[in-house]
This record gives sequence, C-alpha cells and structure tokens, in this order.
Amino acid sequence: MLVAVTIRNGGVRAVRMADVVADGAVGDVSADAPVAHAAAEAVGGAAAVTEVTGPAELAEWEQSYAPRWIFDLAAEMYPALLALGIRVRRCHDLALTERILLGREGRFGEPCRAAAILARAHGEPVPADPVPIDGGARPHVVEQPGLFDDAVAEATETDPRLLIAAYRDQMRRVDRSAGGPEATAAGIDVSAGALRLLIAAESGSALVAAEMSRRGLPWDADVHRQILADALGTRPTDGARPATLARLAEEISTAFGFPVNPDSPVDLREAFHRSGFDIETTRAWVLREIDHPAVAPLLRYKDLARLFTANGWNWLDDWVVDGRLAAQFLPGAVVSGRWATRGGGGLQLPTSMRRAAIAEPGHVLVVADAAQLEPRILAAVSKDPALTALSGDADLYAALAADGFGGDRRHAKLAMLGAMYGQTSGEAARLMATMRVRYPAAVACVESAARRGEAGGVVASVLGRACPPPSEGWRRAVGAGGASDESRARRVARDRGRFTRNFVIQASAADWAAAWMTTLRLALLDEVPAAEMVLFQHDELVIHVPEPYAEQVCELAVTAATTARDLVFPGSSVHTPVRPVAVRCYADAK
DNA sequence: GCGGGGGGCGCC
DNA sequence: AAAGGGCGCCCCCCGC
Repeated sequence: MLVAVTIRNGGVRAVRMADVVADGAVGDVSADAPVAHAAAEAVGGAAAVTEVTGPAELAEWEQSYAPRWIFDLAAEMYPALLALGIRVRRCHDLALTERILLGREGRFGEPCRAAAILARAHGEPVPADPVPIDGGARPHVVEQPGLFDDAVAEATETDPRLLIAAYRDQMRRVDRSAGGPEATAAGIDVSAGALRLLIAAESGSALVAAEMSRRGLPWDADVHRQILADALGTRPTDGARPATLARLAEEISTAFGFPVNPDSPVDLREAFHRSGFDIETTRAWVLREIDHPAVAPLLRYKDLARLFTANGWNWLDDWVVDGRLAAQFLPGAVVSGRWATRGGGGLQLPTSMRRAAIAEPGHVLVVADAAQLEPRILAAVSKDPALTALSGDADLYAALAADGFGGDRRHAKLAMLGAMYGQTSGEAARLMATMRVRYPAAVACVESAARRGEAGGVVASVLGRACPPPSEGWRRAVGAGGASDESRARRVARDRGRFTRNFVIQASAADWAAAWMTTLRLALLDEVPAAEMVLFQHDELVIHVPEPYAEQVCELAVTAATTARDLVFPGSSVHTPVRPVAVRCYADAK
C-alpha cells in the first residue's frame, strides 16, 4: 500500500491508494523487486482513493497497513507527522531518489521534487525546487524547521496524487536504469534489485535523519562549560580573546621579537620566513618539525583557539537546546551518499568534547561503531578472497600485518589506506607492492576505478550510486595540448583518479551504513520504541536508550549489521562487525 | 560592506 | 619521513 502525503495550510493532507497489494515485503528494506513493482502498477489502475486530513486516521493507517509513505522530501514532510505523534515504518523519498536517478544519468544539481520529476516525464519545462533540498545556507542560529514557512507550505501544497504519479515514473526508470548497454559501458551497471535497495535504504535514512534532527544527542551544558573554563578561563565579553589565548599570543610575538597575529597564516608564514624557516604552510605537522621558541606556544594557541571558535560558548548558545545538540542531519548530502550536517558540526564533535554527551537519568548511550569499515567494504566490493578471509579478525590491520607485512601493523595500515586513498609516493607506495601481490583483486578494483576517473569516466557504489562526471573545466585542463600544461593536465587527471578510487569504497560503505541503520530503525520501532537514535557519523550510531533495554539494543545493532551485509553484499562472507557498548557518557565509549 | 576562496583543523 | 579520499566550520584576506 502507498500513502502520499503533502501539507496544506500547515495541516497534513494524505491520499491512500486502494488496498490492492498484499502488504509485507513492499516496504522492507529488503523489498523485493516484483512486489514493489506490482504495487506501483496496481496504483495506476486503482480507483479507490481515500483522502483524510485527520491525524487519528493517519496513525491508524500506519498501524493497520504499514504502508510506504511517499514524501516529496521526507525532511520536510516527516516532521509534520512526527509532530502529530506518528512514526512511520517506511517511506519513499522522491527527492532523494530523484537525485540518485539523475546522478546515474550524469545530471547533478537539477530540481528533484515531484513537480520537476513529472515535468521531465512529460517533456515540459522543469520548475525550480522551491527550496534547496539540503536546506541551503543556514544562519548560524537555531531555527525551527522551515516546515510552516509560508513559502514552503505554498510550494508543497501539491495534490498527493501527483506524488504517486512521480513515484510510478521513478520505478519505471529504475528498471530502465538497471542493466542495459549504456549502464554497462558507463561502468555503473547494477541490478534493479540493488537500485531498489539503495532507494529503500536512502529513504529509510531520511526517516532516521528526521527523527535524529528532532531529538539530538543529549548534551550537558554544565560539563561543557567546565571544559571551557578549565581550558580557556572565564568567558570573554563580546569579541575579545579569552585571557589564556591573549597570553599565548603575547608569548608568540615575544618569541619572534615582533608582533605576529597567530590567527593569520599569512602573517605566521612571513614571521617564520623572517626567522629563517622556509615553510610552505603553517600546518601543525609542519610546525612540529621546526626548532623555534614560538612553535610550542603557537601549537598550544591553535589548539585552544579552535576549541574557542568551533566549540566554545557561542557554539553552546547556538546549538545546545534543552539539553540536546540541535544539529540538522542531511542524508545523502555528500555525492558519495554520506550524510552531512547543517549547524553544530554534528559530524565533527572533537573527542575532547564528548565528555559533555551524557545520557539522561535512567538512560544509557548505546554506541555502535562499525570498526575498520572501509577496508572490509573493499574486500566485499572487490570480492578479494584473501582480504575477505582476513575480515573475520577483529583487528583487520593486525591480521593484514601478520599476513604479509612481517607483523608490522603500522605498515599494513599505511598500505591499506594508500590503496584506498591513492597515495602514490613515499613509504605507502612501496608497501603497495606487497598489497598487489597478496590482494590482487582488491588492488585491481581500486586501480581500475582510478583509471576510469583519470580518463574522465564515472564509477558507482555497489548499489549503484554514481559519482559526478568531470566538469567542463576538468576536460579543458586535461585536454589542453600545450607542453606547459602537460604537468597540470596530469595532476588534474590524477586528482580525479584518487576521487573515483575512493568513491567506490566510501560510497559503498555509505550504502552499507544506510542499510544498517534502516534495518536497525525498523527493529527498534518494533521492539524498543523508546530507543532514540541521536547521532550518526559515517560508520557509528549512538542510540539513547532506557537502561533496561541496553542489552537488547546492543544485540539488535549487531544483528542489523549482519543483515546489512547480506542485503548489500549478497553471498559475501565478509565480516562487517559492530561492537556496541552501553555507556553513560559518550567519552567512555572509546 | 559583502561574498567567496583558501588556510587550517576537527571528524570519518 | 611525508601527506591520499570526503566533509563543516572558523578565520583571514582579497576582489568587487
């Protein structure tokens, strides 16, 4: 069953299509192709349409039918249902799906809401999206979701039937986009089932993100203030540097013998030049190599200045609301399918600040982390038997070291990262030779992706998310014939090679993570509805759980990881282990 | 005065 | 010893 939902006058308007389809598999993350397809077709012929505007009925629909809710953009619509106290099991996010489908056609950044989808289907002029789906540039303050803004309400006042029509169009295009000579030639061929799974997982992620953005990570402002007080002293009044920073700035100038602004890289580099140190950048790792009295206070200054500007009192004022971190999570906002956040830097919480993330009374934080995910994903994507065999080890790098690097874990890790990120010089390049001998399939996989990228081609994740084609500027730079441009052309080409090399891994890891969290969310909804997912960062979930359920949630997180492996890499024996821990304070998880 | 690019650094 | 993928966010700095 399908239910399409839009907003009208700040209220919810929903259309339920006839109950023609036996329920069950339709919305599962493992949605099987024929069933989902049958649903779409049935909708086309369905005459019986029920329309409601009352929350009680919506809740009952969810309860009785567990339908797939069709949203123009879940990030806009689902909060309206949540506000009515309705959590849904599954949805289809038209905008996120459209971005995936357009991406497979090499079209990035085009409008992707229902109106645009239908216009394209009918060869009509495509209207611009009313608001950017990534939320656009947001002011550095907490604001209510734009849901009830007049502009948004007006723009989304669509007949819900149009959403169904857009959904049908997308499902047809899924079948066309899978397989076929074009996709094969482009190197982005996957099965229709894989694409459907990607869409289900992406849509499920949107539900996770909406719930997560609503109930963020518990954050103890007093603990945070104590951390700031210990490191920086008292909060300065308006615009001034904290006393500790001012003191360090003095020390730095004294060490140079002339005034230097430690916040200015230009100023700093010049100061070091004048002191006889010919450095290109003022990055910390460069400075650490220099024997000069300004270095120690400068490194200390950089450290504290970052704490002050990125996670200081202003951050606390802006992003911690009612004891929760109010970051907005945006699924699929990175081309690789990774999430982004708007505000609060929710994906970059410094480990030193995690002492302030403390479960509410009677609760714990279940921190579930997919350890060493990317090398395991490489094993699965490349089907490299030797690497897959090693993935059973809890410490993959240690196993790698024992297998071919004479027990040197540091070497093994360096080689693996070099393979995944494309390091071509220094020690890592030498270690790659070992990789090539021991794990030929894995190395061939990333190198073929790199060659494709260098040649201007595209690559895709295991479930079919395609990377962007090169820009016009890239083509010009690489195609330029002049001898003076040749080295630049080579460099630009290799930059793209590194991007596509890594894309295959990073995007496939994002596929896995989306399947994992979507599976886990469904399990929690059934078994521990009080559990709240409160943070997600690439391969790690934090779940706020009433203490008695801690053990159960840990087990569900582990099971969901295996399910995700089976869904995303059917038949693979690669291990993608998750080892959850239940802690009161986030800092205790590591 | 404002916006955008880049430097630098936090996370994965 | 030397520096590779993806971000967000702060600041500086420059050009309009």
